[in-house]
Amino acid sequence: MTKPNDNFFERVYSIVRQIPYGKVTSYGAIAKALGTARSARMVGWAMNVSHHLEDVPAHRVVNRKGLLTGKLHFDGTNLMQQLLENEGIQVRDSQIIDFDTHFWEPDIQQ
DNA sequence: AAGGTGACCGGCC
DNA sequence: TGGCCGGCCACCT
Repeated sequence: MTKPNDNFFERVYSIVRQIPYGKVTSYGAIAKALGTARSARMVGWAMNVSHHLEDVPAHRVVNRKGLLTGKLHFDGTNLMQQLLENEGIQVRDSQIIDFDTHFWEPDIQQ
């Protein structure tokens, strides 16, 4: 039932839940915090599975360019952007302005 | 069991 | 960060 790899998903959720309000991070940063920087793609996959979880603010997770690559996976086309703007993050054309300013580095202690 | 896929990243021009 | 290519790793059929 519980396979070792299943923990991987929970690890991702745990990190994403730690993202403060009004802050964003990248898939690679989360993957690095997990110790698997090369599995950044898996982080995105985990997000897709955790999409049904309310505790996981997937809208605060973008790629390293600050581009809302996963906005297409949300209910609305611009829902992800709306959520970010609601937190005080300026977004233009699916792109976060001052990405480095709002960037938050995950706590590498899991 | 093998192949394909993906909400990525890093390097190079 | 503008664009393209290769690599990487877990999940799915």
